[in-house]
Formats: sequence, structure tokens, C-alpha cells
Amino acid sequence: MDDHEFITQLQKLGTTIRELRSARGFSQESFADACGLDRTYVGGVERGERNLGFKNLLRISEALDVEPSELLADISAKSGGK
Amino acid sequence: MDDHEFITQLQKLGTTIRELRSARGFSQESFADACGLDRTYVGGVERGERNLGFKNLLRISEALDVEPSELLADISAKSGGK
DNA sequence: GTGTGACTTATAGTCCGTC
DNA sequence: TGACGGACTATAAGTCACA
Repeated sequence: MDDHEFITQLQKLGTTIRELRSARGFSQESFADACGLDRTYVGGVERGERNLGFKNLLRISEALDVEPSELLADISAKSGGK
Repeated sequence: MDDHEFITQLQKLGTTIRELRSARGFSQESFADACGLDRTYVGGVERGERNLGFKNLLRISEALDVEPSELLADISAKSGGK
């Protein structure tokens, strides 16, 4: 788990969030509002630029109406991926 | 997802981590070493006192040799649970 | 081997904008 | 509607001494 690998995983998470948000017809702004977060922040999360905390992971999964573990379904901690 | 509920979920995560760590025969200290984190920090995580970030979640899942989503298997963002 | 409080530094996260 | 920036405040990261 080097730094590059971590960024890759963060970007995968961001992409997952973006896809679910779009699928639910949210703009970044209305979605940020639903999460109780800032619009510039969720934009950064979707671009994989933000190492978000556990709390915000839960808030986002709640707003998307998915289980938190589903958001990480694509994510692996191993370089090789699974 | 009020504040109390968030703490409950954090504590569940901590308990999950603690159980997996023990099952692997790690002390907090040797486990912290495997994660590249401080002993007191992982102790705080296990007690649900630390709102850990995505990065540390990945480090911990890697050290435990489980998928990140498995660590969240017990976690729900909804008050009612699932 | 673990819990805890205090502490400093890094960064999470907000708010104001512009393009 | 979303990317991006600067300046700010809140809090996570990371470490310590001591119980």
C-alpha cells in the first residue's frame, strides 16, 4: 500500500460515489446538501483528492441510500487488487 | 445519522478490528507496527474514539488481510440498522 | 500489554469566489 | 453544473508521559 496505490483506491471510491450520485439525479450541489457537506468538498471527494473520514463515508452512504460496505466493494488494500 | 449513532457505528468498527487483530495473535503494539501506526492510536480506534480516515482504514484492512468492505460489513449508516 | 489526557502538526472540511 | 483557487476553522493524525 504505497502512496500511489492509495490515491488509486481513493479515485475508485470517488468514481463509485459519482456514479451513484448521478444515477439518483443529484447535482454535486444538491447532493452535498443532502450529505450536509460543502459542494466543493464533495467535488474533491469524487475526484479522489480528499482522504475522507469514516464519518463522512457514512454520511455519503446514507445520502446515497447504500450500505457503507457497498461503497468499498471496488476497493482493495492490496497492490495486486482482487 | 445523528452524533450518537455515528459513535455507535465507530465503536462497532473498533470492535470488529479488535476481534480480527486478536484472532491473528497481534498485540495492539505489534499490530500498530504492522500498520505503520502508533500503538495508542490503534488503541483509540479500537475503542471507537478516533474517526479514522479512509487511508488508515485501508492500512488496517491490509494488516488484517481482509477486504476493506469486510471491515464495514457490520456498519450501517441508517439509525434503524439493517 | 493497554487505557488515557494532553499536546503539536497536518489536513479535513467550509466559505468566498472565478472560470 | 462542475472544476478549481485562496483563506479560513475544525478536527484527524500522530506522539508522549504516566497510570
